[in-house]
Amino acid sequence: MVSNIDSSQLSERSLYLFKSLVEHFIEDGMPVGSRTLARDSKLNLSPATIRNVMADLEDLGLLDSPHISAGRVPTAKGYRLFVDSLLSVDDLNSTEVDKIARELAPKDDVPALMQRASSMLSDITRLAGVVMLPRPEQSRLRQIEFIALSARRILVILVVNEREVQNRIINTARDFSPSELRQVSNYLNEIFAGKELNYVRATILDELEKMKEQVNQSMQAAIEMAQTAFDTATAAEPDDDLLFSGQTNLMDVAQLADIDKLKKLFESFNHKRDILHLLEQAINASGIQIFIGEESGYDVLDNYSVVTAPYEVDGQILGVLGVIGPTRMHYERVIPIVDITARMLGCALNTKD
Amino acid sequence: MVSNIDSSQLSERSLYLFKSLVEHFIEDGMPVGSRTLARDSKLNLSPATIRNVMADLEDLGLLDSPHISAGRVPTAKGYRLFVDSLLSVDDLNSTEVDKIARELAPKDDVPALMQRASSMLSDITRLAGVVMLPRPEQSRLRQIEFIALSARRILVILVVNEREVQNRIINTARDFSPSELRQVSNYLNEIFAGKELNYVRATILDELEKMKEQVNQSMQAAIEMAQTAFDTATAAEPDDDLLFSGQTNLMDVAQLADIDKLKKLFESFNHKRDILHLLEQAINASGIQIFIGEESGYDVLDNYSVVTAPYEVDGQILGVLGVIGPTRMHYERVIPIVDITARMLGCALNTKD
DNA sequence: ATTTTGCGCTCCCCGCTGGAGAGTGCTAAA
DNA sequence: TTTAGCACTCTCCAGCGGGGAGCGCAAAAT
Repeated sequence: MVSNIDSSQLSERSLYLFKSLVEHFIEDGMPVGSRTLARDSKLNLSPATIRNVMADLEDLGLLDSPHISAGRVPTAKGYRLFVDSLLSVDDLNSTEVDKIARELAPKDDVPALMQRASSMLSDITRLAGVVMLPRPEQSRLRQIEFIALSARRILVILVVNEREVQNRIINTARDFSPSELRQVSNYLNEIFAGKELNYVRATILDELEKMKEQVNQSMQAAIEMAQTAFDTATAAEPDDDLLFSGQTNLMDVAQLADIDKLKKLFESFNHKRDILHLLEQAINASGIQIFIGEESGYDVLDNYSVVTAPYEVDGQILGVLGVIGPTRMHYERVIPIVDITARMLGCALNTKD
Repeated sequence: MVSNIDSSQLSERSLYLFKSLVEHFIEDGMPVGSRTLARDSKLNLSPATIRNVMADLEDLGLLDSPHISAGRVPTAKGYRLFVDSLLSVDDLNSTEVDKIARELAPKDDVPALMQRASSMLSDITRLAGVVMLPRPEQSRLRQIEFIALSARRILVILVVNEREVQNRIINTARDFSPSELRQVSNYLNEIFAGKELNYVRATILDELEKMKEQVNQSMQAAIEMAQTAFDTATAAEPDDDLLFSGQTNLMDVAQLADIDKLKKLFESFNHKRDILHLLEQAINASGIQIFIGEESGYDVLDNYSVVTAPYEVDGQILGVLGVIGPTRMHYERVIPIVDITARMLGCALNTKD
């Protein structure tokens, strides 16, 4: 990327005018001319002076004009300067905070919670919301139980990460008695509780080898059976890890010509790949992250921005959530909403009484 | 609805011309004039004659003209006549049949299969696909188990209908010992196994009353606890029973003015309610069902048609699938695709052991 | 040195006009 | 019953011109 502009490189006045211009443009989406800016800014300057300033800002690559006799429009670089140095973030209305808190009360299971987080983001911002599910790499086995459904059909229950429950039904080669099943689950709980699922899956065979002589043969068969349960269990569907909502909000302002672009964006929501990569970039940089337009490297996002924040429990980052909208979104409102939602989601996931 | 037109009420020639007109309009979406129709139809008629015929057809409510000097366009009633009596359905290309068969090979679990059916429908037709999941009306409780996760947190496991497993975590007012939990589950399994979930939920309180003196007090508390499990459990998520895909396909032809309508349609995909009701109508009428435009009673579907077919196993209808697209879709292609997909989905569900 | 005024210029937008094209309905002739 | 002829309606588009917004530049003002 070409050199970004540092706010110290510009005069107070230029920055002020630039900021007003961006705010103005965000407000009504039309190129802003010197006249309007002269009228609306408190500085008593003539349009001509402002024109000079604007010409400078254009030279710096912060502004652009659609054609020679239109007003100016912020470039991606301009937005970058704006959000990094100029933006004054709103305080959130307390009723909104309440609403978020209420929606994210940890009343039910994790997927539903995530879904609510996503749709809440889109509801409040009137843009598209996205939530990356907690990465299953960090899935720690808490407890495993077996329930006999019938001869040779066994229900395996994995409790993962305190709240999450996975079920698998497996068919076995021979019958297992309830006491056998209890033995196996006791044994597995003892050695694997607290371990990562992937680790369990990888080492369960080794363990089996190690204790070949220690336990009786029926146990061995049982543990082999348990292994198949882990094999299927850990294969968590890897395309179900992004939850979008409110995509239709993006159709509101869509210019007629934009519809093609919007279609491409929607398709990228479906394939998930691009957006997923983008969010993965955000997972490490803690705190609010803002991707502006094509700057992100994904040209489906041309003219769209993504505001993200990671959510964490005990300082451990679990995933990322955020909002997707036109570059000219109200960052000063969106940013605190994304921020607080991430925090509250972390809290909701934390309360593991 | 106003009287539909029976094909016997019209002359051979009128029908032929009407059919060509509809086909023509479906092909390129522009009002069809007498001139074009005269040129393209094999009958050697002058435009004037055709104009007379068209005027008659308009009087019958089969055609409409956008303005006085444009060609004619089929009305909903016109499409109805077209699909009911005039349509000659394509034979499916065998490579397409193969593709469908391959995609719907019963290689994995039911939800994934349904998802594939939906996206396949949208891929092949280049329209939006929708699949209604099998309705769980007959939810019979098979087995209930409790697992203590920690003091005062209990995992409730409901096995329903042989294959389906539901989990709920509930927080309890006091501790329960493993043996207490086992007692409760034994008791509940004894009296409720094989009963419908709704029945269980409705009568569990009565049962509790009945045996107040028979069992000790700790049991009572335990059963009260179990009741809350049923309350949440039976509230099976009723919004997760439609799978859409390929919505973006509908953005292809979208006229500029249509974008607002399209947004409403997309929103109805999200709320699911309307579409769900529509598909429920189709569940009883066995065989292909076609809803045309606002005729369906849902005005979000104005200018859109829905082609549905129920899928069944052993003569038992499990659900409905279909395709949503503009009224001017290629019915002769879409219908056999929907038809065969429904059949093959039935097969795939059948061969699951 | 900075700001303002004044001026000429560019470009978009909008409304008007007029002609071409498509299509219709009607009537009279075949 | 069909066709030919004709007047009429309506859309679409291109061209034109004025008004307006906005710009840059240069000279004057502060």
